Amino acid sequence: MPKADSADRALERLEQRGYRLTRPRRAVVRCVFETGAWLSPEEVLERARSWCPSLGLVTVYRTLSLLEEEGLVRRIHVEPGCHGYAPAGLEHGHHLVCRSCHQVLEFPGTEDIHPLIDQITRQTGFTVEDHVLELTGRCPDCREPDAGSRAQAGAPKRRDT
Amino acid sequence: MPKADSADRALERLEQRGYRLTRPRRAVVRCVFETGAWLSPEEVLERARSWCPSLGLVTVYRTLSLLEEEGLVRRIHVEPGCHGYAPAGLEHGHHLVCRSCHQVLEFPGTEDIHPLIDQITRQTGFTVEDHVLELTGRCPDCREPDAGSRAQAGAPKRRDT
DNA sequence: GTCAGTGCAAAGGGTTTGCAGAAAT
DNA sequence: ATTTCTGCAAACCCTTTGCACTGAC
Repeated sequence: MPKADSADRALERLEQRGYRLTRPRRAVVRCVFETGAWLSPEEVLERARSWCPSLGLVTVYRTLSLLEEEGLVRRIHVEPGCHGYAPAGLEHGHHLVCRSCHQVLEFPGTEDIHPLIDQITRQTGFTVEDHVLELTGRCPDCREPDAGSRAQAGAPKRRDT
Repeated sequence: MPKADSADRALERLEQRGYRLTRPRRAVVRCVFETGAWLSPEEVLERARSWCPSLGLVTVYRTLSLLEEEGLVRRIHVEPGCHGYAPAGLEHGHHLVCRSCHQVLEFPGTEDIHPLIDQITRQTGFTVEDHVLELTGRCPDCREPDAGSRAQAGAPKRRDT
C-alpha cells in the first residue's frame, strides 16, 4: 500500500485547488495519510510536530477541516469524544475500525446495504438519502492476546478500550 | 404505538434498579419517550421543563447518561454537534433519522447486514464486534414540500438542515 | 511584494464536577 | 432520618475566532 503516494496525491490536489503547500499542511497531510489509523486532532498535532515543530493545534484543526472539505479526509464517529479523522479513499466507503489500535479500513460496498435500504424504504416510506455504516472490532494483529508488542514505524497507535 | 407506555416501562425499570423516581427523572423520561425524534440535551431541557420547571441542564445530562447506561436510551451520532438521544427499544436497532423533523425510527435487522459482515471478516481478517448503521433521509411527512405545516402535540420538532 | 496561511491568546459552546440544600424512600 | 438526587456555580474539555506576523508564490 503506497501510503506516501496518497499523501502526495492529496498535496497535489490541494495545490491544484489553489491552496499553498506550506510546511504545516504538508506535515498534517503526511501524518494523516501515513497512518492506517484514525487520529484525533491532538494526535495529529503530536505526530505532525516531528515534521513541523512550530505547528499549533489551531492549524491542525484548520487543515483537517480543509482536507475534509476537499474530501481528502473523512471524519468518523468514535467513542468516546466523537471525532476522529481518517484518510478518505473511496467515494462513500464504510469504515472498519479496530477497537484496539485504531486502524481504519475503508471499504466500498454501498451496494451491499442497498437491498436493506430498499426494504426499509418500502416498509417505512422514508426516503433514505444517506447512511453511515461503521464496523468496530479487532484487526488481525490485535486479535492475538500479545498484540501490540511489536511496534512498527507508522504502526497504528494503541489505545485499548 | 404506546409511547406513554414505554415511558412508564422505563420508569419502572429505573425503580427496579433501585433508582429514585424523582420529578426531574420522570420529566426527562417522559419527554424522551413521548417524542419520536431524537433530542439534544438542550432540547430535552426545554421540553422537560413543562413537567418540571425547576429542572436544570445538569440533571438532564445526568439523567440521560443514566438512561443510556441502563440501555433505555440510545445516543446517536448526528451532525452537526454530534450527540442526540433517542429512546432505545430493540436490542440492537439501527436508526432511521429524518433530516427534517428529526424523527427517529428504530428497526431491527442486525441479520440484514450479517452477510456483509461475514464477507468483510473473510476478506480482511477483522473480527467485527459491533456496528453502527444510521440511515438519514426524509420521513413520509417531510417529503412533501409543505411538510411541517401541521403541528401535532408531541410531533417531532422541525429543524430543517 | 502580496496575500494566504500561521500561531498565539482569548472567546465560545458543550459537558462534567463540587458542594450545600431538597426530596424520595 | 437517611441517603440519593438536584441545582447552582465553576471548572474543564474541545473547537473556533481575532489579530498581527510569517512565509509561499
